[in-house]
Amino acid sequence: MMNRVVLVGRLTKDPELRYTPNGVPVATFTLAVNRTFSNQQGEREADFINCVIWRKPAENVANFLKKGSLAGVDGRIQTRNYEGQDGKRVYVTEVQAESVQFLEPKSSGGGGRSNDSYGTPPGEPQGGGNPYGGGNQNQRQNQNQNQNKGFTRMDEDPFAGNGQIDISDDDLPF
Amino acid sequence: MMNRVVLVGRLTKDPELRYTPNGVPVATFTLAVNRTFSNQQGEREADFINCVIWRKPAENVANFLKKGSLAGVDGRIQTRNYEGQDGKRVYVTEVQAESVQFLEPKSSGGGGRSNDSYGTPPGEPQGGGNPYGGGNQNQRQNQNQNQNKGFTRMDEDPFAGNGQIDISDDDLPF
Amino acid sequence: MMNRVVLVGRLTKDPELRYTPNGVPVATFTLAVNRTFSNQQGEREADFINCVIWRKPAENVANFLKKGSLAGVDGRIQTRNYEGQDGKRVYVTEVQAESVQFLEPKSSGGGGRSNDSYGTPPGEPQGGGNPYGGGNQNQRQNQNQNQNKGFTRMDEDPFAGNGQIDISDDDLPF
Amino acid sequence: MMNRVVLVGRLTKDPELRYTPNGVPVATFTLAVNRTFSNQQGEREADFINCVIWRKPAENVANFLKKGSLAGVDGRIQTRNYEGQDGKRVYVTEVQAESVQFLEPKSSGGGGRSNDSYGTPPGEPQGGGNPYGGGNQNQRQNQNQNQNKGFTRMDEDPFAGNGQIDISDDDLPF
DNA sequence: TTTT
DNA sequence: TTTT
Repeated sequence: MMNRVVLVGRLTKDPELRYTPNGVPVATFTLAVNRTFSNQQGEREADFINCVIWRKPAENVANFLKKGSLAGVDGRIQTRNYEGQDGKRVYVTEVQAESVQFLEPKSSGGGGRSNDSYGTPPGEPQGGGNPYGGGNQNQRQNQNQNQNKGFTRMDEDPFAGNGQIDISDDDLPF
Repeated sequence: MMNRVVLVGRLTKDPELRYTPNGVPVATFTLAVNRTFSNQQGEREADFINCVIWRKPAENVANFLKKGSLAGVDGRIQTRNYEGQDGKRVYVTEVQAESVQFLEPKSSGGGGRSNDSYGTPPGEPQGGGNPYGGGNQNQRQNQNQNQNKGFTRMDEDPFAGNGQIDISDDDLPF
Repeated sequence: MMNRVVLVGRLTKDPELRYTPNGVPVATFTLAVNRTFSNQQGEREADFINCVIWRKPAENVANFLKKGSLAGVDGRIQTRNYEGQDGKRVYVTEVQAESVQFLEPKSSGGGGRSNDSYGTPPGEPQGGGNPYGGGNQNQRQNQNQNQNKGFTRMDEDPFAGNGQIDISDDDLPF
Repeated sequence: MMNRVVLVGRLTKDPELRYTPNGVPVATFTLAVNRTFSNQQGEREADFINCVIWRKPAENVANFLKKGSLAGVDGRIQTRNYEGQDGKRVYVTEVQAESVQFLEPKSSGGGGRSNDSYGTPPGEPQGGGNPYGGGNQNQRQNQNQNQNKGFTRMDEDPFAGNGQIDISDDDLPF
C-alpha cells in the first residue's frame, strides 16, 4: 500500500487556520494546479485540490502563504465521508500535506525567512481526520477555544461549501 | 505547476469499462489504500480513491484486474464538478491514471502476461474529462453505443452514488 | 525544494543489514525496476537503484525481503561522494527510503505478517548518511559491534564495489 | 514496476544542450535540492541530482533556465554504466525528466512566456539513453552536426567529469 | 563538484 | 553489476 502526492500550484485564497478543542493547529487551503494540456476548447484548465496540514507547519502556512502564493505540497490522498444536511452521505477527497514548501521568492519587504514547513512526523501517523468536524458537533466549545486563540472562526466550510462547521477532538492526526 | 500521484492498493470491486460515443474506452475503479497508521481507536483505516484510465490501458485494466487485485497507479489528481439531481453543485476529486501496474502474481491458470498498462501519451495531454458525463446528457445514444461494444451499461455511478449517468464526447482526454 | 521518489521493483539480492558503531541498524538493497518501454534492440531493460533504510524498518527489510522480492519504496534521492582508493572522487546517488512496502504475497509457510516498514520519522530529519562509511574508518570497533549484534559484517560494499568498508557514527540519520 | 521522481531545486549551472548525430536535442543539468533537515554539525546540506531531458523541452530548458533558476522535474530514475578511462566500470544514476517546470517568476524584462516543458511522450518510451555517449564514439561526425545546429560542442562531461565525450544514435529515447 |  |  502506497499513497504519495506531490503538487505545485497557487493558493486560491488565504489559508484558514483553526484549532482543535485540544489546541492542535490545522490549516486548510486549496491549491490551483494548472493543467499542462488544453481541453477541446483550447483552454488550459486547472485542478482545485483541497489540502490540510496540522500542527506547527499549519501555523507557518497561515503566516507565510496567502491567496496567489506559489506552494509545493508533499503528502497523501485521504478520503472521508459525512452525513450532509440533507441526510445524504458526502464524500470528500483531500490531500493531507506532510510538508508544504514556500516557492514564492521571499517578499523583499517581508519578514519571512523560514522556507518550508514540515507536517506530522512520519513514524507517528501523520494521518487524517476531518479538519471541519462531522457537521454535527457542538460548536459552542470550539468557538470559545477559537476566541482564546485569537483567530476568527469560520462559519463556512472553506472547501466546497459543504455545510460542515467545526473541528473536533477526532481530528487529531493520530 | 506540478501534479503527481502514486498509489498502490486493492480494487474495491471489478473495474467498470465504458466507451465514449466516439468509441474511446474508459475504465474506472476504486483503490483501497490501507493507511500505515492507526486511528485513535487503534484501527487501521483505508482511503478509497477513485481512479480513471483511458484508451487501450482501460481495456487492459478491465481484462486483468478485478475486485481485490493489487494494483499500482501513476497519475494526476483531477477535479471537476457538476450539478447534482437536487440542483446542488457536486465536487469530485479523482485520479487520472497515466499508467496502471498489475502487481498481482500472475494467476497460474490465467492467460495474462502483459504486466502493465500505459495511459494517454504524454506530450499529448493525458488530461481529464468526466467518465460519467455531466449528468444531463441524453443517454439513448450511448446505450446503443455500448451495446455495439458488447458491454453492459451501468445505471449507477460506480463512484459515490452521485447520480451521474453517462459519458460524453467531452470526456475525451484531449 | 522538494525531493520525492516512489519505486516498485524486485530486490537483486538479499538485503544487507549492518549497524553503526552506536548500534543503529541500516539496511541496503538494490531494486531492479523494469522499464515500461523497449530499447532500440527491442529489449526491455531495467534500472538498478540502490536503496538505504535505517533503524527498525531496516531490520524488517532484512527479515522479510530477499532476492527477488517485490517491494515498494517511498523516499528521497540523496547524493554523497567520497575519495576512492585511487584518490579519485566517487559520486554516489541512492534512495533514502522512508518506508518500504512488502508487496510479495505473504509466503504461505512463512512467519511474516507485518506488511510494511516505516523509516525515520519525518519532522526529525530522516536524512542521509553513508551506510558504508567514508572508506577510511577503523573497522575494528565495528566488527565487534557487529558481532555483538549477531550478524556477519560485510567486507564488500554491496553497492558498486567502490571499496568502502564500514559505517560510522556520522551515518546516523540525524 | 513503478519509478517516479519529483524534484524542486535550483540549477547548479547553466544547462548543457547537445544534439545526437540524428539531431535530437538533449539537455542536461544538475539540480541542487536543499535538504529539509540539518546534519550532526547543524548544517543544511543539499543533494545534487543530475537530470536529462530530450527533444523540444530540452531546447526550452536551455532557453529558459540558467544557473540558480528554480525548477521542478517530474521523471524517472535511470541507471547506466560505462567503462571508464582506467578500464573500470562506472555506474551512473540520473533522472530522466519527462517534464520540467519553470518556477522562477517570469523575468520582467525577459521574453519567456512558456511556463513548462514536456518531455518524451508517454506511451512511447520516454526512456533513457546516455546523453554523453559511450565514451568510445567517433566524435567527428557530431562535431559537424553540432556546428550545423549552431551550438558549441562540449568536450567535458558536465556530470561527474567521467571522461565521456559524445552522444550517439543509441541515445535516442526510443 | 555544485544552487539560493 | 543485478530482479521476475
